[in-house]
Amino acid sequence: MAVTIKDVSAKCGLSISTVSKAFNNYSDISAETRELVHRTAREIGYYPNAIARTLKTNRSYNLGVLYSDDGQNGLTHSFFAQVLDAFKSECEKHGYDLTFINHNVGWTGMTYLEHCRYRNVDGVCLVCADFYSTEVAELATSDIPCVTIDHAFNNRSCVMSDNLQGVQQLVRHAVSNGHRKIAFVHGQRSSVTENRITGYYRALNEAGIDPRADYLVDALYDSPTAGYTAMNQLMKLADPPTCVLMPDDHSALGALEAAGDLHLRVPEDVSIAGYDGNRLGQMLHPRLTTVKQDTKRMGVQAALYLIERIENPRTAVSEVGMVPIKLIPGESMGKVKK
Amino acid sequence: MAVTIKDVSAKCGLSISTVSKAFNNYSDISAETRELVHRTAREIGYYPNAIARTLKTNRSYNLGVLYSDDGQNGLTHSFFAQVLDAFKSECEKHGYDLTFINHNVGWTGMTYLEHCRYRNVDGVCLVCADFYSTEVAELATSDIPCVTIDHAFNNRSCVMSDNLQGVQQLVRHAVSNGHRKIAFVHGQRSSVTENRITGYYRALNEAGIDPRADYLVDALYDSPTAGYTAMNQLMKLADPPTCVLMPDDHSALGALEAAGDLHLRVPEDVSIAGYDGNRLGQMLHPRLTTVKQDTKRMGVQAALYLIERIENPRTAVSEVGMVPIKLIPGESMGKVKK
DNA sequence: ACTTTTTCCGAAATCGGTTTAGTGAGAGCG
DNA sequence: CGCTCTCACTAAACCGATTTCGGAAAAAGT
Repeated sequence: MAVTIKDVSAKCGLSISTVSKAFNNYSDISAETRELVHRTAREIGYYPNAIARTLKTNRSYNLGVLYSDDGQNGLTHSFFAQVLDAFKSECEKHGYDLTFINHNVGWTGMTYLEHCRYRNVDGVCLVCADFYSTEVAELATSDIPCVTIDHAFNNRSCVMSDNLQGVQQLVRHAVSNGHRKIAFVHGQRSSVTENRITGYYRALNEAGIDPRADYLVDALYDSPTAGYTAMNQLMKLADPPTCVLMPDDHSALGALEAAGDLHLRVPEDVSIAGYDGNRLGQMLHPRLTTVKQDTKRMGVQAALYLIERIENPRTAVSEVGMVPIKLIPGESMGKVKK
Repeated sequence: MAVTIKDVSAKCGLSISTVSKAFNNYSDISAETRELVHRTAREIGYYPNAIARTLKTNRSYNLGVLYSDDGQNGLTHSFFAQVLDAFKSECEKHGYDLTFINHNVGWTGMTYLEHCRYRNVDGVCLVCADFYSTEVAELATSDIPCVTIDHAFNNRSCVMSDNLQGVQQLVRHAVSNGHRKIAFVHGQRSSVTENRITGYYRALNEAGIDPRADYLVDALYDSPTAGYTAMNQLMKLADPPTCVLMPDDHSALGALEAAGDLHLRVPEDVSIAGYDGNRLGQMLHPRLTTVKQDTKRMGVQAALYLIERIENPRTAVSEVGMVPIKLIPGESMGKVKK
């Protein structure tokens, strides 16, 4: 069925070795022979089989992508989907394919690491995973080249969105609009969340505002309903905040809904901000004040780090790339009423 | 580094063949031996290498996924992302991994089909692709098992969302609310679009309404700006429609925006419907009337068709699965003013 | 003319498995 | 006891490439 190197060698009247060498640009092949080989290969539609090549060279030109199985937020989550999309394009540009890594391939209970070895991936990108699980840590700290998104492992490359700056700028923006009672609703425990909380405290401190425990609310990412609940809770405080920062744009939608149900106008009665800069937030009225993460740059950067590691294992160093964010002011954040 | 079959055979004092057979449940291996092999394999952490196995058996347990490179709507598009997510889960359940197929791996200008052969995928799922391109057609009609989403190729399995019913039900819903002037804004040419237009005409016919050419507007999928433009155009007609069906929820957002800018209230002055049933549509006020596609079922069904084809090539027949949709009424569609 | 070097190519081992064909030991049988 | 049959296992070919090592022929040097 498929055309193999043998067909080329037969058609050229050359040995298999010679054909292989011609394809891999060995120096001990004459220009004419090389040309002949390439020509006939094109004629009969030959291209080396990746499987056979991988077996011998131990280089698959295939990268693993860890995209949390469990968790409801898989491919559906727009932030991760965008990062992955950019990562994918950049990898393809360099000749690498992408295969999903998971830990329940059929019957066998392979770990992530085992799955990577099983498929001989050259490297792996942890896009969206439970970074606190031992299995993920095992993979990240293995000898397989690895890059992570938004969570740093010791001595491994990582691309981070500047979450600290993101929240800090949001708070500054709020303060510049006269807000002093600023609440922060955050998502699940993660390094992203930690950085954002730090940014929150830092900006409050900078503005000389004392943080209040009841203004820091534990909620979920990407959950309008959790956002609704959190907003409700905040607004029912004896001394409610005048500005609420939500974990993301979807959650902010829930908050807007809650405000509506409480007959609070946004931004006249209360200001709300999201995070992510989804298109939808810009279609709302009021337009959502939010922070745009540079997902494209994150994905591309991750690909470059990983490929560098793979292709220059000796000289490549692990890097932590901090990708800047951009504050997007919208009408959902208003000046505070006197 | 990696532990191979040799290590197991050495540790057991058995030949390589025996170990392999024990793993593949050959009948000419005694129960004790089989047990011994599995036990030691577990001890030293052995699992057969997929690459080596593939080379010999020509079965990779790897499926290709075609997810349009070009087109801006890649992984980002929520409908496709959801289908892919379900497809992925189901495949993993059956022991298959997923690799993205594209046509610009590095320098080489491989076609989709060549890429599939290059990676030895057992089958391929065309999720989101330009079905009218010759390259895609070449792949779909090749000897590689194939399943498509929302576009049927002769004698190939396919999973379709019932788009005809979807639009038909929307129109019926509009009619039942007293609308007679119903416009349909549709996305790019595709089999999905064709079916929807047919559903539109059919429902109009059913209600005894004469279709009007100026009520059928050519726009784009997933484009709020195109939606905005289309809505604007419709509302400026001498005799504007009272109800507008948009290509999808995102486009509907654009239409809502346009209505707002024209100081038209929804649904009092004009009714608007979306398509897809995104979460966001349900968070809007007014809640968007829309059609929910069963993306999960589509993905799972596609996986089952494909795997059936792969594992029972002789008996499997090509099937076209029609997945039902669900109308989701919302406040964006109101009773027509007298 | 003879040695040395360079150029170009091929034989064969190898990667880690699967599978076919065969083999030796013991059981069953007359 | 000798024969055949099973049973349980192994040797070896093979999948499609890459790569090391070596060798023949041509070119260069003396």
